[in-house]
Amino acid sequence: MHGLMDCNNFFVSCERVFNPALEGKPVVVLSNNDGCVISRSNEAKALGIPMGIPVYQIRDLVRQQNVQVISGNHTLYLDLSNRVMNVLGSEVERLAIYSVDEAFFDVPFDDDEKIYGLIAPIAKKIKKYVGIPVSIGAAPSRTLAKIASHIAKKERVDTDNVYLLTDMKAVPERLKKIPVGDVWGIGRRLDASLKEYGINTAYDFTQMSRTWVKSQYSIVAERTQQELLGHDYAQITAVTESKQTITTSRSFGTTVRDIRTLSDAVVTFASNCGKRLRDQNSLTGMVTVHIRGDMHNENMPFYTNSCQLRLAMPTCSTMEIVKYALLALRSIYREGYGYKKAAVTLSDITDNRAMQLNLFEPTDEPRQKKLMKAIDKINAHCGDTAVHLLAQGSASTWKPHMTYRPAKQGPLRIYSGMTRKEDNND
DNA sequence: TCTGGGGTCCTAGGACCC
DNA sequence: TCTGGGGTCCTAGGACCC
Repeated sequence: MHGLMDCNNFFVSCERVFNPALEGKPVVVLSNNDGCVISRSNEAKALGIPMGIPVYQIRDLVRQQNVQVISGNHTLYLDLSNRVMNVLGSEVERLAIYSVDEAFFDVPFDDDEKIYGLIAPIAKKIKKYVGIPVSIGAAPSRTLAKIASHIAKKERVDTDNVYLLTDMKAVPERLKKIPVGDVWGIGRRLDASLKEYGINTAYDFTQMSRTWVKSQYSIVAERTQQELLGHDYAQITAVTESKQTITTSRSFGTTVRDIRTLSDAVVTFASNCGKRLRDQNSLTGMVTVHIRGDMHNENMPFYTNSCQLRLAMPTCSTMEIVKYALLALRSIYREGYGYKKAAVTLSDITDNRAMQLNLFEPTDEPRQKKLMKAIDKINAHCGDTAVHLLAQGSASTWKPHMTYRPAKQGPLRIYSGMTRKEDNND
């Protein structure tokens, strides 16, 4: 059996951990640059605020209903995510972190009572120790476990936030109530196509012939269908510890025109990528830089381009990465256009240890590695940009808007085994 | 004024090889 | 006039996820 833990309204819940006054109120958290709504409290959902809506489109509603609007703080969310995963990881086997607020794990029983005995205390424990409310589902496949946790979130809020979808005789009745587009793995396109065939619910989908699904759509759709029928398709893949691509991209707070400011942003993004590359102990063989104008401004000519460069040698040195990123940027930058976004992506990522066997290449790698290690260490202690490349100047006009951060944003307090209410007495 | 960021997997098609 | 068949590898782009 598979278990799935899912944090409820995760970013909003994080904000509430540090500001309990937000409890019971409609709250939304915004994406970078204060663009879109990316997390909503139940109260905000009840007001009809959809996921992903640009915030300016709900300005009236925000004012009328006194919706609390907060600029996202992803460092904070990652920290709380780690704490949630630590608690969960101490209770279950084979934890597979799927996203910042979700994780699958092994449930080594078939018996409902035993399963319940395992997972119900976990939800309580996470709430108690970290302050984040979570929902947990269990089922024979991951796709069904997702549905189970979804039911837990919607229907069990005031009880225990846990739901089991283990009895395959009872599953079809459940699936009849679930729109096919809500199933994990069925996106907008597939949903629209299925509806044309009169397939509206998850149950309808399970009734189609397997070969038809595969030939009409794909092997992915077929797998999803089989998972809904209770067949477990979770690959026994070892949990991939390292990313295969690493991207840093941001929309700018203002329109950027000059290459100096653009370079500043690209150096910052490349440095960020380099840090994350070293954190997972990898090397990159390919650097891509992407720049784009403003799609939404009809008064300005639109230009977008990208350039991918293969490195002479795989590296984890920020200086090497920056060097190639700037080369790439210069090759695609065009004067006379306005830019709203840039991105740096590292790909062709390999394990650092494989590289160290290559003794015969004349390279500066060992020295650069030591330097990077030292810089990372200093930055870990003194703040992320205590030591940075000079090219990453002080030109900050590209930096995104962050209008809705609470004024008081002190350093993270360390919680160790206390409940949230006690913590927030100060 | 104003529309996020970071991933994975699959597939089709081209280059190349024998 | 006419131009194989089968395979691998790589890449770009689409669909999907949170």
